[in-house]
Formats: sequence, structure tokens, C-alpha cells
Amino acid sequence: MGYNLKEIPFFSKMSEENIKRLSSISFFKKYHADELLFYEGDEPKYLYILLDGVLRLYKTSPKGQEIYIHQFVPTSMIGELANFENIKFPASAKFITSGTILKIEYKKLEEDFFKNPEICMQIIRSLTTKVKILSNVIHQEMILTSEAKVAQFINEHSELFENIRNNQIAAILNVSPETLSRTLGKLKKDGIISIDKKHAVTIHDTEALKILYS
Amino acid sequence: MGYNLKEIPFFSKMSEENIKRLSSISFFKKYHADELLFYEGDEPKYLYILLDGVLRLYKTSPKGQEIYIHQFVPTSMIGELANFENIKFPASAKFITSGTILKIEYKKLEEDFFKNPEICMQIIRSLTTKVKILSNVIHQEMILTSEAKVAQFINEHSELFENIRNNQIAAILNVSPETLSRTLGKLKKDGIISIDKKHAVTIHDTEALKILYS
DNA sequence: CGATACATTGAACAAATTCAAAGCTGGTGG
DNA sequence: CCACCAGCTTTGAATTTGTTCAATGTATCG
Repeated sequence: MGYNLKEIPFFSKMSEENIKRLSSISFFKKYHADELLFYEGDEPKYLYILLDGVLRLYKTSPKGQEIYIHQFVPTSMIGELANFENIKFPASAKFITSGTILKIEYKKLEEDFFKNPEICMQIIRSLTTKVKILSNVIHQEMILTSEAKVAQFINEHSELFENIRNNQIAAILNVSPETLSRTLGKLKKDGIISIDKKHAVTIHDTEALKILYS
Repeated sequence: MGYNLKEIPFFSKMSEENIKRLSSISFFKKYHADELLFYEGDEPKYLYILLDGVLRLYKTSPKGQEIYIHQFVPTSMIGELANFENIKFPASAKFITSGTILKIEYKKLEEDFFKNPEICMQIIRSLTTKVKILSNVIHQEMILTSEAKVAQFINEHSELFENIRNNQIAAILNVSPETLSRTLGKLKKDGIISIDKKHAVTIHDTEALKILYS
């Protein structure tokens, strides 16, 4: 498969013996773009380590629209909460690109490894990251207006405009393409940004953008 | 003060020696109702253990309104994220009732106790709880409509109506009192619930309520 | 009992989505 | 190479969901 447990940052400090045990309760699996890793409401069975690819976490509204939560990049631990608490997954996850996952049988991991302080620290780190992610989602969705979200996104990820369409940016920001279009229009009209033929953004007034979201 | 570190569930299994060390880097403090424990944007210094009272976590919108996140009851660990990541508090916390907090100097805790598996497990448990809380907040605020929020609240906390005013329930649900009033009115009209003189709710049709939020 | 806070109701307002139509664009096959 | 067309983007209008405002009615607690 080309992957080795020793090379995974989470387990790099692990003893040979533990690596062997870990390899006996886990396996690698490849996924292609658009493939689902798990669906909101699924029962958890594996702890996932994302080794390659981009994985999008999202919820589905009653009307069927995807609500973007986060995109994970390697190396990330995924699914601790649902496994830990033995609750159904509160969100869905699908691959945006092709990718690779290490699937670890959670029950056995729990039996064998939870006394291992190194593993505990990794789990703490991963949980901390999640709390931060969710805390940010709450801030963005409950505190910021659409304009504020767009302004923040431009300041923090302006380079992405060259690579992805407004379409996808709107999905990431959880606003409609129309709202994004109108907001970008307004920012251009106000001389705060401009967008060239290649869809690259130039920021003329970083401070003005910052004011919009702080 | 009437409090003893040994009696705090988080530390009940700790050795005498560690308890002594812990007591040297921590102290108890009483708070009265409405007092702030920390404010959004504050730099963290202490890890907090809520021993008594009800503590409300909330964010403040640009327009100055409080957005309810959660209410903690004893015994809860509070502030791990901000301390761990050394970031400013992403929300504010104030006491709803009077209460007591154990304040632990975080830096020293980190030095001394992070190798202690028992402490690690407590931190993991606390972080897991937080992820669940935030995950629920996201579900409630981004997925559910006002009606759905009210329906869920009634099914899960109908007993609270006898004790607190619609006013406060609206604040907990992050809806305006007017919206709550109108929604309750609708549910009464539809014969799903009724509310008596004592402000106690009777549910006539649990299933109808459930459908509204699932 | 009376003042003050809380609840209810209707109307106006706000923010963003949805719908619809028209204008662009950029990747593909000829 | 370029013409085409499906999929974006843009724009305006209508709609939706809930808040805010205002007025009136009703509890509640010294």
C-alpha cells in the first residue's frame, strides 16, 4: 500500500511491539473523489486517520442542502467523538479528492492503548483541534454576517480564488452563489478588492476588510 | 471554604502527594450570581473547575446580544481549550446562580500533571463533552428552525417551564420572546401541547413534536 | 393594590435564499 | 483553432424566516 504505521506522525514514537499490535487491528483503504467515508447517523466502528487527500465534513439540512463544517487534510484523526461516546456520527464526511484512510478497530484500540500516554496526548490534541474547529464554525455561522464571512475568507484565503470557482467558495462559506456574487461586487465597487481575468483577488485595503469581520 | 480537592471527582483517584502539589497551584473562589468568570477575548491563565452553581457560556454578537452556547453545572472543567492552545477565550462565561470555582494555574499544571494518565483521561472526557456540546449547538442553530428548536426543547425539558419564564427559555433557545410566544401558540392551537395556569406544559402528542425536529 | 416586568399580537423591517432570466466562460470535439 | 454548449455568474424580483418595534394585555411580587 505504500504506507507504514511508523511513518504516521501519530504513532511515530510508538514502540515496535505496539506498532505490531496496532497493525493487527487496523488496515489501509483507498477512496476516490466524492466517495463517502461515513454518513450522518451511521454507527461508528472505526477510528479514522486521514493519510492522503482532502475530506469534507458537512451536515445535511432538512431541505437536503450540504452545510459545510470543515475540510480535513493529512494527517488528521477523525471520528473520535462518535467512537468515544458511542453515538451516531453527527455529520457526514466525503472525499473531495482521492485519498487514503487508516481504519482502526476502535474497541480494540480502547482496550489496548488508552493507558498509553502518547496515544492519550494525540487524542487530546485531536479533540482540541475539533473544539477549535467547531468553535470557529459557531463564530462564523452565528456571529458573522455574509459580508463578514466573505471578507474574512478573502483575507485568510485569497489565494484560493485562483484555483476554485465562486461556486465552491460559496459552498465553503455556506452562502448562496448569488450572495457571494453580490458581496464580491460590493467589495469591488468600494475599491477594497479587485478580481482579474484569472479570477485572482488583489486586496487593496486589508484594514477595511478586517473591519468588516471584527 | 468547605471544599476538599479529594472530594472533587476529577481528582478522587489522585495520590496524596499529587493532591498536595495540586493544592499548591490552585485555590477556591466564590462568585455571586451575574458575576463574570471570564470574558470573550480574555487571555487564559487558569483552568477552572466548576464546583457549585450554574455557569452560562455565551458569545456576544456585534449588536451586543448574548448568544447562548451552554450552561455548565458541577462538576465541570472549563477553559481547557483556551489554555491548551494559548488562545483568547472564544466565549464569555457568567454565573447564573452564585457558585464556587477551583482555579488552577494552568502552566504549572501542564508541567506537573500531563504525564499523569488519570488527569489525561479527565481532560479527554472533558474535551469530548465540549465537542458534543458544540456539535449540538451547530445542529440546533444551523439545522433546526425556530419551531424545531422549541419542539425539541419541550420534549427534552418540559419540566423547566414550571420554573423559568418564557423570557429565559427564549434566551436559551436563541430566539426572540415573540417568536417563542408565537410558536407555543401554534403548538397549543394544533393540540400538541397545553400550558396551564402554573406555566406547566402538558404534551399531548410526543410524536408530533418529534417530527417537528427530526 | 399597584408598579413593573413579562407575554401577546400585529405590522414593519432585515438578511439572506430562492427563483428566473440573461450574460459569460472555458473546456471539448470537430 | 474555434465554435459550441453546459455549467457558472450576475442581476433583479419575490419569498422566507425570524427580529424588531409598538401597543396592549396580563402576571407577579413587594
